[in-house]
Amino acid sequence: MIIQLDMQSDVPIYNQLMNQIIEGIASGSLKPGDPLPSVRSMASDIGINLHTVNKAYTLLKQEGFIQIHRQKGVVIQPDTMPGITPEYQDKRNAYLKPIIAEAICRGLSEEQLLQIVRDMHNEITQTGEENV
Amino acid sequence: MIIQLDMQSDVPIYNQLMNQIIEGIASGSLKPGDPLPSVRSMASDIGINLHTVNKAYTLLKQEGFIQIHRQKGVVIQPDTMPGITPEYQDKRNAYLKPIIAEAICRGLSEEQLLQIVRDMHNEITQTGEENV
Amino acid sequence: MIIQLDMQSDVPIYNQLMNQIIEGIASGSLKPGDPLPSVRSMASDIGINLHTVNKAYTLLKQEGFIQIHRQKGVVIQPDTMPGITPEYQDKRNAYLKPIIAEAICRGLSEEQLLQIVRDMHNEITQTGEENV
Amino acid sequence: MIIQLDMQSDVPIYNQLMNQIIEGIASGSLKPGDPLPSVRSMASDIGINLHTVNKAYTLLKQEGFIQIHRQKGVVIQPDTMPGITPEYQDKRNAYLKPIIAEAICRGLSEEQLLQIVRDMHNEITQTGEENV
DNA sequence: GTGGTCTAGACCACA
DNA sequence: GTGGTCTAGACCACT
Repeated sequence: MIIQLDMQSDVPIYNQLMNQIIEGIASGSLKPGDPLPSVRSMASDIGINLHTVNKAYTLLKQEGFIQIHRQKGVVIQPDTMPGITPEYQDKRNAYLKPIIAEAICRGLSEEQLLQIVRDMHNEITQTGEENV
Repeated sequence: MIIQLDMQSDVPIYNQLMNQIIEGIASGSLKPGDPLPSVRSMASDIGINLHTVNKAYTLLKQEGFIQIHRQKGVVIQPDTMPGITPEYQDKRNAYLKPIIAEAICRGLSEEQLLQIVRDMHNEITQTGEENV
Repeated sequence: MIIQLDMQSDVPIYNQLMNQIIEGIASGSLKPGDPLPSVRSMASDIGINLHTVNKAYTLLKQEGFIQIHRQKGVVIQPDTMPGITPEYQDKRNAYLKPIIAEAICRGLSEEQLLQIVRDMHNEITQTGEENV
Repeated sequence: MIIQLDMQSDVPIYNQLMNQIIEGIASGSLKPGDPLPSVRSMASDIGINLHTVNKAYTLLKQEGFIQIHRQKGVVIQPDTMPGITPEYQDKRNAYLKPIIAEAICRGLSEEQLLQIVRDMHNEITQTGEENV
């Protein structure tokens, strides 16, 4: 699991880290039950403060993507991944809408847009298969 | 053009305002050449700070969605809308990837995901037709 | 709103602060829409670090008891307070069970236990009436 | 006596273990004079660290719920159970108050709250009768 | 001036 | 050694 952070991005580091881990799960390179590095080792691995890692882990735990075991470490949610909650749908649509709107403005057709989504979907799911 | 802002959202107000205007253009309720309220009147209309509106307008101008004329006021880009630039593609993909990854984690199939995009695309483009 | 913290308690400070605010709401001394001190002023008022206050506020926001407006400050949830969610019920029962079990062990009758709850309920709700 | 631990809970393991034993006493499934497994066997039974069990036992002994004899092992307090001490009352009220306050905030009436306590009281005392 | 983020260092409870 | 908490100081975006 290689974490790539953009320190110049306007997206907070803890948020980027969360996204990378979620992508890892989506791609299959992180499987349910897999251990994650401790906050300290993850922090030193990617060169950021341990509190930033801690924040990312805590939020991922709150959303149900990982489990934090007391003094044992962190693992990818081994039971059921979080499902399609109304809050998730609201959040997802709120983030998706501006993207689609801008795409329309810039002249992308519906089919082009769908193709981009298809490509990115395949890119994510196929990334993991290499690691299997 | 009705602007809906969520003051509690973590999305900055100026960003929400930009998105609303872009959605207006995408839906067709704002057409090329259409005038936009002045910074001052927009600010008082929706009850936010003048500088916030100014920031939104300036950024929209930078991206090429609107034109700001000193005397004539603000109008939707009457000439060619901004196209598919590499910067746009990078930004779009950067925002799209985490959304798709999380959708996969939560068990959405590729087809369900595409359907959501289709629905939202139709929602945006049809919203405008009512206003024609 | 007077905040009383026990720095010696095993209950984390941010947790005590959350509880005090929730009690304030329950008693009616904090009403929906009422403003709360900024993280900085609350922190200096009660002599703790602003990050600790921030943590309490953030968690209260996540649970829906308060709203954090961007750059405007913090107010008690003016709309609908959080309701009876399954997660709340689980958490409440998990905390309540050991208390009731120990009470039984120590020889409290069911009626005595209920009376304690009644008394405490009245104590909380009447505290606020003085402040009306 | 079946011990159920939640390794992901924020409640320390030794605390959960204490609570389970107290609930066992409250329900009657553990009676005064009944033997408890040794620290060693309890630890291996429920798959936790020996020191964790030791800590739970020591605290239970301090509070007077069990007796620890060097040779004879561990037994539920055969003489008088700990009573209603001022320290107990303070601790109980400190834990009870936030629960009741939150219940009020979430719209539970006093009667609903009392009913929850009644139900839980019956749940605990009736659980034991099955084991008699 | 407000909250949000990041860094840093320290202590503690837990296992 | 692990995560949890608290403190402290700094910078930034937003309004």
